[in-house]
Amino acid sequence: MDRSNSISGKTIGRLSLFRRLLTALSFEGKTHIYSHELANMAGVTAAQVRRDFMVIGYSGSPVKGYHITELIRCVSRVLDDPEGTNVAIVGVGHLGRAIMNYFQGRRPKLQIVAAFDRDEHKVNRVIQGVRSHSLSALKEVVAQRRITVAIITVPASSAQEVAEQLVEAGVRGLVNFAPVPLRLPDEVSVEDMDITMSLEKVAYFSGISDAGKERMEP
Amino acid sequence: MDRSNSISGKTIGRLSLFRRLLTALSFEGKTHIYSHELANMAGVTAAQVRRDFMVIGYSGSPVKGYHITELIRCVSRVLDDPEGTNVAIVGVGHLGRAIMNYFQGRRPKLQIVAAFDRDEHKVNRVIQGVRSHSLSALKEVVAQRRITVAIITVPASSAQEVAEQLVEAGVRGLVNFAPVPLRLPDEVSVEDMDITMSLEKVAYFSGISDAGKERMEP
DNA sequence: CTCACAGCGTTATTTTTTTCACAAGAAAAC
DNA sequence: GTTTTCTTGTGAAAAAAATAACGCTGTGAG
Ligand SMILES: NC(=O)c1ccc[n+]([C@@H]2O[C@H](COP(=O)([O-])OP(=O)(O)OC[C@H]3O[C@@H](n4cnc5c(N)ncnc54)[C@H](O)[C@@H]3O)[C@@H](O)[C@H]2O)c1
Ligand SMILES: NC(=O)c1ccc[n+]([C@@H]2O[C@H](COP(=O)([O-])OP(=O)(O)OC[C@H]3O[C@@H](n4cnc5c(N)ncnc54)[C@H](O)[C@@H]3O)[C@@H](O)[C@H]2O)c1
Repeated sequence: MDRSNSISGKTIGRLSLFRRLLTALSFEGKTHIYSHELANMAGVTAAQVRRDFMVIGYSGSPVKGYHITELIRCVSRVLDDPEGTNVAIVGVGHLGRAIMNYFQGRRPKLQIVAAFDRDEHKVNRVIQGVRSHSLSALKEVVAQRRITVAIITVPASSAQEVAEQLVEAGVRGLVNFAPVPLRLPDEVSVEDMDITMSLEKVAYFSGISDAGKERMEP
Repeated sequence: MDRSNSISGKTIGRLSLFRRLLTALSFEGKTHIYSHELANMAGVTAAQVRRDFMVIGYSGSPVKGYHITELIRCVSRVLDDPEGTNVAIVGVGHLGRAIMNYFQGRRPKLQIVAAFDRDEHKVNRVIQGVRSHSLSALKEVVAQRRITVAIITVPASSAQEVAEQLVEAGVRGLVNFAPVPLRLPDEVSVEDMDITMSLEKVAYFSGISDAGKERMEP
């Protein structure tokens, strides 16, 4: 089971989503769910749901469907490091603070435990329960707090440099909000959150959907 | 050429990235580039770069490579609506303001022209040059400013409702920051920016990276 | 001049991801 | 007791995406 190797990124992403939906259902008192119900909620097909659960080795009952709390436990065994994962955030600007504000306490096994900024005015403060440090303390704090994942919210011009420092300090995964592709060793996994790209994508697809149509009412 | 239909979302996303990289190169005075150089910068393969440009019908020269400014123009002809695309943002909270602050003036053809919030304290103000309106004005303003794309930065509990109002008002594309999947008509294109999911993905892969091999983004 | 290169465009191949389709099993209906 | 009707799990098929392969074409070294 924890002999879990080679699950695709796509599947991991969906499992994360499924777990969130299942947790909400569990709160509402629901105990079982069918693949097509969950599929409908998540916006995917039922076959995909069944396949994803097959990948992690969870079986439901053809008569009752999936047992929600068991399923959550099973997904969590795949997604979560049992020790928990400590996360750092670098760049305590507008976006960095918004993320800290949003994220804290959301996932019990995934906690932001340190923030870093180059600006001396922003260090040695506690924001959302997270202490901010000077960049010069990065290596030490990352090691001390056993930080393995980091969120980058510095300006694009500093992102590569910051990423390298983080990797050098031992970080193995990054969520990058700066609009630049990071060049890092293959064993570091990076997820880019590029709002300009996303906007251009939806602008493109929203534009071609009414290729022949004209404008509606002014 | 403008008979451009059926370009995959993956390709559109890369084109957006390529354009950004090319624009930066152009500023530095570079005039030509080879596929493998751009590939290297973008973190993809050279074959992919050539393929993407083939899809949009741009040809380079085997001797000089691609002509950067021509290429930018060609990509822009695909990505940009010549009239420009007007964007709204709904939810003027921490994240909404961070995005306005970041995005304004970044893409000439893609402009945030209105903000909306339910909180009366946040309406009728001008933030980053963008006027914020009451939600009740949504339909009217969307029509008046010909807004076709919107960014959703309201709490998860309101996201579905807000999305429906936007679609009802005529919006065709959404970038959704709320951590809930939106259920909307197929012709509306939605891009989700889910930081919890991204963090769980990199946490997962950073955890198994020592054990086995796994590639993240295909 | 000739030849070896280097890089493009495109076709072919491989790999990855999604969807289809159906056996099997159990409740419910009759 | 039999049939009907739901599921799940999963092999097979299809679709989508990425990669490799190769012919073509100027270039520049010798
Ligand atoms: N993907 C998105 O949705 C999105 C949205 C907004 C902004 N962004 C990006 O996020 C980044 C931050 O945006 P913001 O609006 O918070 O900017 P900001 O200017 O408010 O904050 C940047 C912070 O980084 C700090 N910083 C600068 N250089 C640093 C370094 N080398 N090391 C450590 N800290 C450093 C600054 O002191 C500042 O506190 C930018 O790259 C921006 O492009 C992305
Ligand atoms: N993807 C990410 O990286 C990320 C990061 C942080 C937050 N988020 C999400 O973004 C959303 C906003 O986060 P935030 O930190 O800015 O929260 P916030 O509370 O600071 O802001 C929310 C804003 O939405 C307004 N609002 C509430 N209900 C509304 C409605 N029905 N119509 C219009 N406006 C309404 C509120 O008045 C407030 O101004 C949340 O859903 C959060 O989950 C996503």
